[in-house]
Amino acid sequence: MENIGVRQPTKAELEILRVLWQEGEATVKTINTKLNEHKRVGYTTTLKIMQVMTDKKMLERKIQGRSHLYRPVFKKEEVQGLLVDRLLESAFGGSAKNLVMQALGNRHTSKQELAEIKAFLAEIEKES
Amino acid sequence: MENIGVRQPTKAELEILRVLWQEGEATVKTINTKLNEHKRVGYTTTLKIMQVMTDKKMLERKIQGRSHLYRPVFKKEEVQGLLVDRLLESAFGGSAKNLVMQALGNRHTSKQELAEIKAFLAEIEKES
DNA sequence: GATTGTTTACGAAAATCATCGTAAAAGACT
DNA sequence: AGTCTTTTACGATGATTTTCGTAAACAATC
Repeated sequence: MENIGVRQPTKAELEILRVLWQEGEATVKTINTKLNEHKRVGYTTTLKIMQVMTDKKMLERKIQGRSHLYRPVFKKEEVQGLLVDRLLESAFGGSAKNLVMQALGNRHTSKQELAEIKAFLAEIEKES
Repeated sequence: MENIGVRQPTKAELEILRVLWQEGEATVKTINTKLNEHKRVGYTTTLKIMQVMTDKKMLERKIQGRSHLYRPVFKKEEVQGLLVDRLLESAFGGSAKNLVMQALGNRHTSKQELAEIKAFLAEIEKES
């Protein structure tokens, strides 16, 4: 379809993206160190995935000294939106309502968050 | 590696599950015919995936005449819940609020649906 | 009982993903 | 120059997913 634009990241790619969204830009070493706070993964594994992501145009890089500085091409919200769209189509028959109910129904959500969601709903209703 | 409980279905598996959730139970032929309304896929391809799903305990089957009648082991809501959980953890840092806002923000949602979501929110708030 | 049509069984190929070993490049340090 | 360390490049391997060709089982019909 629209090959120009966001591509669906794999699980490992998404983990790298999450670090990059937080850091803005980073070296392989930084990313790999962060990833290893949660799970063991080899340096060259992280490097390889980031090289693949660069080939896929999900990341860009520039040379800094003798290492590369990577940064994400797409904003967090763009990718999240894509992932939600995919889930919506593939598992919820396109019904945002059902997805929202699943998301809220099966886990605890704080009063604070519920209030923010209500406010957001009010926003949407105003617009339409 | 044994599976206790619900397992994450692949893309192709999910398509089959969606038909089965609708039909209750069905033969390979029925499923394959349904799938081919939307995309071309060979009969033995569908059969193979369903056999794999049966090995994974995602489907059960019984013999009917000389064909097999398949049915899903897990309810739609269970699997949807799992998928939402995975997405929540992998892409939204566990924040249901962010996921909900993505789901509602980037697409049109009917007044009807918004009203139902509001009602659902009220339910949740009452419970807590 | 031979042929035909439908269905399941088996296995293999192709594609994608994840992981890592090894080599090469390059700067830093004697 | 030679050695050490850090980093990237390349290629291989294994796992999983998706797809399908071919064969076997079996019932219905000629």
